[in-house]
Amino acid sequence: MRGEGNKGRLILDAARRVFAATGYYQARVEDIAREAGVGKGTVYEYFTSKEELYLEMLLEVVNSYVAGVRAGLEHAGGDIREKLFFTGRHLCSFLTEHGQLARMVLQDPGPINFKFTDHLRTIRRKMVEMVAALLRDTIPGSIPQEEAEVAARFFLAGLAGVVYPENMQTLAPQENLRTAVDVFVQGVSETFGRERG
Amino acid sequence: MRGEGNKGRLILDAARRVFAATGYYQARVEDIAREAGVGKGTVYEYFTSKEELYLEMLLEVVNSYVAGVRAGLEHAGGDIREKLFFTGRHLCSFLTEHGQLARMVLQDPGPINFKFTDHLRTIRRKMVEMVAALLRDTIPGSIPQEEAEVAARFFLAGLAGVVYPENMQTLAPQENLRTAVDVFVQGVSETFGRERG
Amino acid sequence: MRGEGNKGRLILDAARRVFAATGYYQARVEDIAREAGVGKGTVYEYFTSKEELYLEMLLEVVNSYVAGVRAGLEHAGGDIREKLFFTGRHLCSFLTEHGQLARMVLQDPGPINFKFTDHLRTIRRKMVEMVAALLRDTIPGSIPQEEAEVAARFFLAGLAGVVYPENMQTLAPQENLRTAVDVFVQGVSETFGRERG
Amino acid sequence: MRGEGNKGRLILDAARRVFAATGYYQARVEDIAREAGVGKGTVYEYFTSKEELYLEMLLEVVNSYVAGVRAGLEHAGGDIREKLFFTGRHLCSFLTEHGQLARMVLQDPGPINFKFTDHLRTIRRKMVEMVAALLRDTIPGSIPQEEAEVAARFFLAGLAGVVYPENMQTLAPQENLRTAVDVFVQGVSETFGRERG
DNA sequence: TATGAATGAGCGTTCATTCAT
DNA sequence: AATGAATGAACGCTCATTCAT
Repeated sequence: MRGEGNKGRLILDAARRVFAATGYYQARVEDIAREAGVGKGTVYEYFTSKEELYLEMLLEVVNSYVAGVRAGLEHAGGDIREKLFFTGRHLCSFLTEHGQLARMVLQDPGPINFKFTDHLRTIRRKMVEMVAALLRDTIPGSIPQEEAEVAARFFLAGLAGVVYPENMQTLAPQENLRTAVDVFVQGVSETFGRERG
Repeated sequence: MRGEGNKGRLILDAARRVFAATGYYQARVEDIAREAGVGKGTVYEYFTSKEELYLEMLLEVVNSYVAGVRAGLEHAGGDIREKLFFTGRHLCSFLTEHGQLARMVLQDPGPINFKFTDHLRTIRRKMVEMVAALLRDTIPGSIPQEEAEVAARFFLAGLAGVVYPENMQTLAPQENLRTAVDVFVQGVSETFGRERG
Repeated sequence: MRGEGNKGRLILDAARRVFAATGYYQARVEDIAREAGVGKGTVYEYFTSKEELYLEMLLEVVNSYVAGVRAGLEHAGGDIREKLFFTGRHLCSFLTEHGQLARMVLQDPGPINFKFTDHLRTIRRKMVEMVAALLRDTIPGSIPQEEAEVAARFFLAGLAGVVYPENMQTLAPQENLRTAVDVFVQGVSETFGRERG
Repeated sequence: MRGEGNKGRLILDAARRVFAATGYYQARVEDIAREAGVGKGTVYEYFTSKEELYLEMLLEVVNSYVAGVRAGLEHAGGDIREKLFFTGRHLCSFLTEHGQLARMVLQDPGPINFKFTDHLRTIRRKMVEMVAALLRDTIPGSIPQEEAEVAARFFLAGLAGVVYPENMQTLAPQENLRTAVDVFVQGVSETFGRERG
């Protein structure tokens, strides 16, 4: 993005909505421009290409995701259950808000985003480490680093399955989250909190 | 697909490889034809459109996924750990083999596949029910149906996070799987196997 | 056409129906083959190309048209009115039967048929001459050759306007024909049958 | 057509020339664009499809035809011969200018133009009525409406046969026209101007 | 001889990008 | 800076023609 003017902001927001609604290839630059209320050419004043616009937009989304997870994990005064629950809460609203885009962030972004893959990998790894650290710091007993990371991956990916919008019809998402967090924390505690057989 | 002749098979296989490598929109019909070793027009002798080819290919992939999960869950003579472990093994090789496509199956297929969404939803639900039934039948204590399903979702989605190829550099995938299954089974047992606080 | 076997006949007939129904470009060789009850490749055993098939078919149609007009004009025992009336009757059924094709014959065949244009021109000229001869032989008074030909052209083209299927809703075509022939014969008689002012 | 800007005009004119020269199916959109001196994509800025472009172009041609016929029939101060003569003059230059297209207008447009058929039918009917009215208003004696229309059809179609460019080598077109109009007017006068036998 | 599976040239259309205003 | 008219590369699909059987 060239400047941080008002127009650039409008375009990024419009891009997020349009890309989220239809995916990268279905979205036309003209649609985004119209959604932003600017001319088609203006998009190219702020971004060098459709791809760059997409990547910049995705970066913002990813950053907001990371910030949310971090906020959840650092949720002041909570025990581990509370922290993980808040993390899930964030994930839930993130999925609700960003739909299609969220999938790209949580999983691989697909081949569209080769240039983004490394960054996403880094992001995911950082979050895994955060959760792993939480587990090792909080759960009684000593959890090997690698196994803590496996558990963290399991948790973060599992959360997405639980809070997926399509799954939230029978139970309130809160209830789903409580259950998942309980199972996970219990499981980690039991598995690593005592001598393992 | 028109017939089950040799060419149709070649084209489907080529389509799987090309779509997996580049995604739906990037894949050109001509690429698929070349990969299959046939002419461009031949593709249209067997499939009415690029979209139909894609959907038909995806259906095969989904079916192989379901068959593998089912085989894992019914793994003869194993206890629940063993069954879930084998399920994870299948998932692991599935992800390794089908790359990009696997994501579409495991998560939402995105807007390309609107026509497929319902089928995928059904598939995922069926698998959740299978895992939930296994939990209720195997874990001592009584687990409410809805919570069993939440746990099942958590497990299936979590597995994918653990066995993702990109995550399999430090630990052997087998080890990752063992850990995740242990955590999960312990967690469910502890959470539902006794009075819940 | 290579031989005069049964298949060749079937294909020509099918070609006439299909071309008449949809026009040259819309007709697919496969449609014609199916209509003829033969394989697609067989068409190419009898005709070297779609275009050749079309031209041979059109030649047949043109010949039958010419034969009909000639038969009408030579209608034994009739006076000029009767002869022209029978000519019109033939034209009428020709238009009804061959629809789209008839237009190509009566008017220019268009650029599709460059190779045919000369032949069609010859055909039309021949018919003009036949009618012109009839006029000069039958109408009292002396009609200059060139003006007889103009009148003949006027008559042949005018007929088509009168017997066009779309125009045959109010009056029986017979009545239309009678009127047109009357007007024409009266006109020629009056114009050329006496001293012209 | 989107606007009435310069480019749209250029494209329509180019389309008329190219379609007239080669017919609908042979004409490539790229040819039309080149003929108009614009890029291929520009055509689609002004017309939604090749078909729409064709139809819009044809509409213009038809309108100019109708206007010319009307002008001829209303030719101030002329008697009926003069009016019909001027109508023929217009038809003649129309055929000369628009070649292949003219045929589509004068006769059925063929299956390409299904959507246009109704409009063309209406146009032709309107012109038949105009000529029929002229006959009934001008020729002494009472001509039944239906027979006046038949005569009008005969005249309009016959004219085309007379003024066809290919026929204009021996006699000056003017002469042809005079002859045809004379024959026709004499014919109608004699046939309807007195008691009919 | 007869067939239809296989082919690829050809074309209509889309849309990211450019550039004159 | 802002615009949108103009552009043409790219691609899905059709169908006349070929050829192995």
